[in-house]
Amino acid sequence: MELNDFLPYQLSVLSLKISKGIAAHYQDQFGINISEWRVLVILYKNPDITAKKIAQLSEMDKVRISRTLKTLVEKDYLTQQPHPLDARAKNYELNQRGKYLMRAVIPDALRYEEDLMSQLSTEEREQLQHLIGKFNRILG
Amino acid sequence: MELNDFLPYQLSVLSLKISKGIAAHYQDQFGINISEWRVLVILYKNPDITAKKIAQLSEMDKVRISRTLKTLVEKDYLTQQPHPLDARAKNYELNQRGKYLMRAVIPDALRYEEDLMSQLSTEEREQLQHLIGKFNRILG
DNA sequence: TATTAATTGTTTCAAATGAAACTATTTTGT
DNA sequence: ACAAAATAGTTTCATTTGAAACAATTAATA
Repeated sequence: MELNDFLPYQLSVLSLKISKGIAAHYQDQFGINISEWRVLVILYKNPDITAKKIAQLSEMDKVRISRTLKTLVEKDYLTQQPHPLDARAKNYELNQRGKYLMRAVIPDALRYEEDLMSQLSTEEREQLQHLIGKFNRILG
Repeated sequence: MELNDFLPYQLSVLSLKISKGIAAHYQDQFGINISEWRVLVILYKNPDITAKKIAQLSEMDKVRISRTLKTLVEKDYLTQQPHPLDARAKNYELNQRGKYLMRAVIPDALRYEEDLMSQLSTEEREQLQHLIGKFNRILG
């Protein structure tokens, strides 16, 4: 077996290649970074949730979530509200500007992915989805 | 739109999951981090190459390569030699300690991969290799 | 109820990162 | 040949990162 074929290495190189392009694009186009993008997407799908919940959904660190939320509030894309049952927590929600931003960003993201995926056959796309699912089950 | 379906996101989560486990293991077991591991593998397969070449092969930043090479020389795993045709560049090579380290690290890495891959069928393994190759061709 | 443990989220600190500036050398173009 | 541009690698500096410590609050238990 060749070390060039070492799977974790190949995967990380591939993933890095893909993220780099995306990060630059979002920064240029919308002035948001990858952390912000992820939090925004989660809040678009799950209005009125806490930082803890966002951390769970995104698989991101709680420190990073805390900072990202602070930035997004400062950039005026989110509103903060006290949590009704827990004074330690806050509920976050996209405001009008946030929703407007997402209605621009999401089609853009999907177009990027479609450009990439259109170069795979239907069969290859299915295989890819299957393999990602399988790895996630294996790795817990 | 589901964040969880967005391919670049899935790939980066997957790749991060795999790397984190490996990183901790290598740090504990051999005292090397992921950058060092990558550079070592490249030098194992490609003796006597320059920092630039390593950067190309690894898709890592030239600053990071420069620092990693410096560390590996300090840890006495590599030798540096002037490049015969270009006084700006240096050639790097594993020394005896470096080769010895790699002869310990590589079986360990392969065992890790084998544990992972053994959970895939032959067909799934072939699909995985095919897809990684295809993405690399698409992304250049 | 009082005390301890657990939790939510923030801040601190040290390490990792990479863009930009830099040095030294080589290549290109006239 | 010579000046300008490009390249290899390093250093500087500002940003990003997350572990650990922290404050505030809630839950658990005696």
